[in-house]
Amino acid sequence: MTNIYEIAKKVGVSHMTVSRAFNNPELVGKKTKEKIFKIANELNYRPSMVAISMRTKKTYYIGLILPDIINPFFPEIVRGVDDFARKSNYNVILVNTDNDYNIQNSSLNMFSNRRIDGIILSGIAGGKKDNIFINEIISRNIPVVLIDRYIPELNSSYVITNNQKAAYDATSYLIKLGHTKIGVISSPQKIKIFQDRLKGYKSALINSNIEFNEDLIIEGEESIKSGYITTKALFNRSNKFTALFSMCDFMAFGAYQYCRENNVSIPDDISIISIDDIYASALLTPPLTTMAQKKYDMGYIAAKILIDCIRKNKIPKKQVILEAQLIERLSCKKII
Amino acid sequence: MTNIYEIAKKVGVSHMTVSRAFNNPELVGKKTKEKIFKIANELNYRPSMVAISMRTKKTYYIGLILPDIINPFFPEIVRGVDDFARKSNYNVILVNTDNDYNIQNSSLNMFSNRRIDGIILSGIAGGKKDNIFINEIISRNIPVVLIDRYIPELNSSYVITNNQKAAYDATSYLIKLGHTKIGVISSPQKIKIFQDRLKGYKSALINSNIEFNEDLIIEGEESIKSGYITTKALFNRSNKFTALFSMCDFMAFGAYQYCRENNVSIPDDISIISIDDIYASALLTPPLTTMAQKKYDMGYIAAKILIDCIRKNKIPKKQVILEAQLIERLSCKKII
DNA sequence: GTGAAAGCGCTAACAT
DNA sequence: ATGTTAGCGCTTTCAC
Repeated sequence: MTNIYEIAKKVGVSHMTVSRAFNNPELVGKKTKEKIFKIANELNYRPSMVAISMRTKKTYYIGLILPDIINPFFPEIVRGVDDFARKSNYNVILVNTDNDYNIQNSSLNMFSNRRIDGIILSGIAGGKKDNIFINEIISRNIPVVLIDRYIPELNSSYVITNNQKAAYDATSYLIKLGHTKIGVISSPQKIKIFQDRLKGYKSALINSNIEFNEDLIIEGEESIKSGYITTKALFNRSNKFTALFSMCDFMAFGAYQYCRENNVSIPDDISIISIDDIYASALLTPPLTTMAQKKYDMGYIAAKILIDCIRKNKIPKKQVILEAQLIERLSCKKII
Repeated sequence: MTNIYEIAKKVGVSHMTVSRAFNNPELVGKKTKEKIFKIANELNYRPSMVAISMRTKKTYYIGLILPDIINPFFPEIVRGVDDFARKSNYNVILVNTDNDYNIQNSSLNMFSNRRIDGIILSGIAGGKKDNIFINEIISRNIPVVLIDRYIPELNSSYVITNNQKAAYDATSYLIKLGHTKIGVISSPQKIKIFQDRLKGYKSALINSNIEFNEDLIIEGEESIKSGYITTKALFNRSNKFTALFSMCDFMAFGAYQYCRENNVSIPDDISIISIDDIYASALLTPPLTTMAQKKYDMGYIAAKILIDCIRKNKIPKKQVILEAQLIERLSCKKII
């Protein structure tokens, strides 16, 4: 591959003039510049980012760690990150950890070796291991922005949804439709954002003087299958409910599946609301009413914060909270 | 960040001994080696991939170009690529082109600058621009493997589904259920793989002595919206059909939407079969019967072919065709 | 089993 | 407006 020395030789200048022609064109004579560009073009010159990185200690790479690219929540985040990064001449190295801590940890070493400029980390499982992992990143002086999930004590950067408000709005919507017995299929409560969602649910009840009933809550995982199982378990309890608040669309899908199999009509027998709005939600029968998270924006903003900080050479400490938006479809019904 | 010189100084050897300890440990004395590893560990040494790339001309990066990461067809491919790449110590740089040729072209220049070792290219729109693009990659001596789409004349590597067979099997399945009037909502016929699918449809008809009727075919795009529009248009034609063959799940989703809005019952009034099997297909009411493509395998195999060739320093020329598999759900019904 | 020298392709710093 | 020198952190080659 041709380099600046080759061009320099052909044009009859030093390699520095060639370098300047590309990086500080105002310092190079017009005629020389033209010659250089012409020859560079002929030789198909491509400046080596590897050499530039070597010299400048900047790679213009950011690492993006995701737990599960198959979950349709994440591809939109990827797009947001990728769009802003590309605009800013950065590139994204994607790692799909499959919720495996070994992969996550080894990806950090890989990122260190590759001297990437910063990390966007999404989808923490909850628990001490996450704190250790994030602290390890920070102790290596790698700028990092968390996305979707956060850990308040760590005081790092993050971009998340206003989860409490989203759950509050979802629950209030059901209450407005006349529901007072509202079941909850909950995502893991060890994860902070799901605690926030439960808080939002409770405060909506309090706000309408509805008594909180522990028996209406059941906890599972963020999967379709778990949505199915928890819904079934909730129905098998003695308590009655007219509506269901699902903490994520995937679990709501499982609830749909249970209802279909057991001839429970949505929304005639039961209203369902959720949080996420992944694209399949609109395709269900009936289309799912849900609180839409701004997934693309999350990725875009996280990339913006990260790259801004990289450029200013400082540790990111910005915390952004995005509002979810009610998408009314057909899964909820007014009752008397 | 610490480098081999620092370690060498602390241990009291030359930097070359340190380098060897990591790369050719059998050439280094046991005691020396132990000391080196101990110090390296203490200093948190991370070998610079940038410097290694500089010297060896290998970056251990592969570029993955996708048209649309939001389309759930692609995340599974990403996982396949990423899994094999990680195992082989390669990393994936993802570019989401959004079907924009400008982004695609500039990503190629970026890949050249970054001296990536190879490219996996997916989702060609069809038309001359693709040939130009692929030829440009080849002329730059960058190993490339196509995925999902291919261009026969180019004789490059690819991993695709046996599209003709998949369409043949889907159509034959409908015929076996008693259908003879089978409408087709087709993806763009300028794209080779969709031509193949149409061929498969026709040959299944021929095989059962059913007359081919041009009026039962309608062409659209690969989107939910287009599935809706084409289905509507097909119903508005005078011809009658009892079953619908959709060339991709996204279009089938649009067909579902049209049927729901117009009280056409699936599968009682019309049977629908498709090709893809993206995860939402199982969630629809009724769950969609479709020919599952091996998406993960596609990515995995493409990465394998590419990395094998990179290692052997030769241009990939392997062509892999994967069989699709019928997933029987509830969208098709036997008729008299 | 270990070391010295050169060089990968650039840019920063200084010189003219 | 242009050139010279050194060095980023490694590996390759040759030497002992």
